[in-house]
Amino acid sequence: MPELPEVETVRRGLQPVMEGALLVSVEQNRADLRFPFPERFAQKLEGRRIEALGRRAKYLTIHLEGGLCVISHLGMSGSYRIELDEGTETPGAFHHDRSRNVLHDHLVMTVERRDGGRARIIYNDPRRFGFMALAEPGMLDSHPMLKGLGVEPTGNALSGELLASLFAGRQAPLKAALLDQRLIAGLGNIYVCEALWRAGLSPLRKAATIATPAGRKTPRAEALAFAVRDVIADAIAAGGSSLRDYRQANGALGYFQHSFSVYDREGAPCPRPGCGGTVERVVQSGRSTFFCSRCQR
DNA sequence: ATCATGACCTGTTAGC
DNA sequence: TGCTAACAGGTCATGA
Repeated sequence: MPELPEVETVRRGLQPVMEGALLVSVEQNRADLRFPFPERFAQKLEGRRIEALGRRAKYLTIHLEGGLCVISHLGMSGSYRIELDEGTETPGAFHHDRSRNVLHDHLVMTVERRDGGRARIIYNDPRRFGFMALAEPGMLDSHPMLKGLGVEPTGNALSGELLASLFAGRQAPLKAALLDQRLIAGLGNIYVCEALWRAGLSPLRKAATIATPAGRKTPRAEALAFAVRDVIADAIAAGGSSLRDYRQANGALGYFQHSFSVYDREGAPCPRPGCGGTVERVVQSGRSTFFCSRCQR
């Protein structure tokens, strides 16, 4: 489900409720998601204060007092929601979101904030492709889930030069190279399709062809680096994309899906002014690619 | 090493 | 209306 912009939106939504709050109780409703929960996961969390919420690529990181860190990946269908204690009138009663299938509420964290208010942070994941792990103090960056990740596609780190050096010599299609989390970490199917359209590059082109043989930048590499950063920034600003059941932690819908140029728009006219092409769908490494073969070369 | 494919799991939707 | 097949935001293990 969520790519980097959605995870970042989740992080920002949870932050005001979780940061500085005490984990009063943690209820784990099954032994595993995609992988087993860590040993004594709930017990290790209970009684700890949450210092900060972070994000690395598509991973959410919950930093606890003492240095222990929860690593959470949302897979395809994972989501968090917040149920606030109504407080004074009906203590212990939580606002309930009926749009969710409670069957798939796999983890419920009850927190107490410094003002005394309580909230429940609920992780729901029908397909259970998500997972959670724990990193001991100081071991976050070297954790097996995070250590192999490539550069964040936000900010200036992702330059044309870097992209060219990463893709030089690669025979895989540009689409596959952009999805490779060891090179760039955080892009998924939607934003790769959108970035390639913005850059005017074909997803079918070999990755190596945006670099010189020596791995130096080309105008294509520059355009692609810009397009990736740009589409990610736009998507974060829009609160991510809401397809099917994705929502922000506060229940609001993201709205970047209204800005899709090609993703899930097979048969629609290419939105590039003057192009006149039609959005096509092809399958690459088992996944749908949407693009315009007229203006993406 | 690099690349493509199938597997993991449930829910929704398109098509007959 | 009801059934079935295809498809879905991701990653990992496998085999060529």
